[in-house]
Amino acid sequence: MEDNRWLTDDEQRAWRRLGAVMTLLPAALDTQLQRDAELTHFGYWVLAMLSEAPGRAARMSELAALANGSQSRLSHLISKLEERGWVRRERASDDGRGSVAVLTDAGHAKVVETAPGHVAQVRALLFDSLSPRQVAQLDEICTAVLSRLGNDSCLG
Amino acid sequence: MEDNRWLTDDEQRAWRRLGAVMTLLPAALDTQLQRDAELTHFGYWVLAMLSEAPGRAARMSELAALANGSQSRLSHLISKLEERGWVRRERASDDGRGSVAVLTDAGHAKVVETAPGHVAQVRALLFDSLSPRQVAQLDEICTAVLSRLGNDSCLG
DNA sequence: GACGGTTACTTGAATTGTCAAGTACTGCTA
DNA sequence: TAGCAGTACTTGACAATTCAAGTAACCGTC
Repeated sequence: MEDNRWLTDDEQRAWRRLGAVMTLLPAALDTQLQRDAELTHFGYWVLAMLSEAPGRAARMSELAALANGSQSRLSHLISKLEERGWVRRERASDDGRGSVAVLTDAGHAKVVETAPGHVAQVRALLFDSLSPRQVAQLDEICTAVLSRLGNDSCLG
Repeated sequence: MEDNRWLTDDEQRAWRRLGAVMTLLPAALDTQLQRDAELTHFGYWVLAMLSEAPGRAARMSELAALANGSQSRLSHLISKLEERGWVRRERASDDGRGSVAVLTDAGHAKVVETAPGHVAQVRALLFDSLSPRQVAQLDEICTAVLSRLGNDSCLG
């Protein structure tokens, strides 16, 4: 490791602020979802992904990639969501190793009920502060960063 | 709640990508720090803040604000860091309710030893992907968002 | 100078997330 | 078609985090 340059002042400032955003924004979203829907942000995201998936169903591994979580984390979560009656597991017909998570009607109703409040929160905390130009800049910045982070699922 | 506009396509795309960055970037930093220093990103951040504080010491509540964590979270963490000999608690001289976290020499050595690898990782994952112009844009975007998130500690 | 309300922090239980195996199936190779 | 590496997912133990009290000290008022 010979690349031990420190950060410039500009980089430091940006890094501190990005750190704060990465901590506080998810926390604020979690708070709202917990209060209004007894759901984690991750839990909501997974339900939302399922509700948009063809047949409201997806393979565990696909779903984990869509939600940027580990298979283990997803498996634990799906178990909880199953207990609450929002998701059901099925064995994959084409590959006996695989599981498919299927959104139940109750699960779909939960998403429909929860989405407006959550979207309002995202708007209030994020997009209401940004100009359309800044939204485009943010998108480009995130795209650039993601290319290094090894995630390709949402770069299309 | 009458503000139930959905997000525009541009906003959706940016939101998905920002979500991915907020999930994957801290995870990647945690992985490096865990592997090389057996430290959480939060744990490192707290030690780093202490090492820059006057007298390498800070009140618990100040430190919690600097690290964007709850007092409870910080209290638990400081207990662990105390066990490992990197931090020591003292009672505040001016206010008997307060505690002061003090970085020990061993703790300072730990920061000095850990920082270069961590900075290299931040560089590799974040700043190497961005132009100076984008760093400035990111800074402005984060500043705007933080003003709504109710955090003022790093807006100076 | 005692009381009530507030602030600063700590604690312990419950939840959530991670890590390291474990199980079950697939598909290649010979 | 038997064996074996690899894949898909699950599980259980552990660590980190949150949440809801709890403790102790401060401060303004009477």
